[in-house]
Amino acid sequence: MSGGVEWAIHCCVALTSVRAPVPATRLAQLHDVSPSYLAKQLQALSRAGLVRSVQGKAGGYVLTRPPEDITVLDVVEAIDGPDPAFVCTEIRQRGPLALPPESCTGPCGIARVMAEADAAWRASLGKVSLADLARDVRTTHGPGAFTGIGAWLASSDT
Amino acid sequence: MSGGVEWAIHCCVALTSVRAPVPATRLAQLHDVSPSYLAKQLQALSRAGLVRSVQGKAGGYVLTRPPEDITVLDVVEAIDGPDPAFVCTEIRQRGPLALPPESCTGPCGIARVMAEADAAWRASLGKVSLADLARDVRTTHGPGAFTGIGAWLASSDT
DNA sequence: TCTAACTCGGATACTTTCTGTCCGCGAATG
DNA sequence: CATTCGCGGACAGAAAGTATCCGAGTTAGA
Repeated sequence: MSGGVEWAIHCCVALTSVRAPVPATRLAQLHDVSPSYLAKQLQALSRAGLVRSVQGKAGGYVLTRPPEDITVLDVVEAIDGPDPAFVCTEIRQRGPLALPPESCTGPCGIARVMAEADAAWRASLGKVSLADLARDVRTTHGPGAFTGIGAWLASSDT
Repeated sequence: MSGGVEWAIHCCVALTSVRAPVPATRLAQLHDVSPSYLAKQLQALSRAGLVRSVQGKAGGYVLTRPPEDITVLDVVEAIDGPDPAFVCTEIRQRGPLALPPESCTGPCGIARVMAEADAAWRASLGKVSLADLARDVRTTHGPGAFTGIGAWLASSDT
């Protein structure tokens, strides 16, 4: 899985604490990561419709939907793409003992198993929303930690 | 996911139909894939202990365990490695608002969600054995298709 | 209205992983 | 004991992932 997924999720959780646009540069220095590369991930989130980009002097990124309506799966698919990890190349129809096409109407057993595992993985990620993650931060590190992030993003401190 | 996983699983299912060693070259021409590259995958299976390599003139690969005791997860982990796809880099402990280490005893919420999804994925793959896949081939394409593979592997036909 | 500063967005190099290939070592057979 | 065959790890090429830069567009303020 792409490493930028972690950055993107952290940014989305951070965006939960504010309603004003936050520039990519500021999110980068909050997490101490490469601003240029983080910008690319945020562009992917924008293309997927999870965040809305606001240009101009006071521009930045804002969540398009309430945190309860954005799941971790949404973010992962926005960054890594919606395609499943496993792709069946129909090996059964190749080689000297290739099976006839009329015998291969549905996907092969291996592809079915992989698809089922992929569905279970996606279902697990789809159960958790950004609101759940934000709540977890509050209960684990105290309410002050979360509101502090929102205040810092809105301010101009270093 | 590595594309060679598909080849490896097909080979393991094919090995279910025989008890004598099968050379990598023969498995390659059965599936019409690169012999050199398939050899690499089989070496990984050998290191993982799923197959046993027999050298010499009548050498090849054999399954070390009965097909019921080898799951799809075993093969996937042998090829792609046992490490989970997501790795937490502890972003929460970086940047100007870094959380203190004493507040970060357990894994963060994001890592937990990812680990849970990964566990669900592995659990789904662990439920299916090579025997199940072989049975599926028999019921889908008829018993003759499967025994035909075993006969072809044992023979020297092209 | 005009200027100016700040933002995103896509096009551009570099690194790591994955894919594919090769030849040498060891073992079993006759 | 020589020969033949197959495995094993070491060697290039391709693809994806990682990191970066500068230009287009927009908004805020003078």
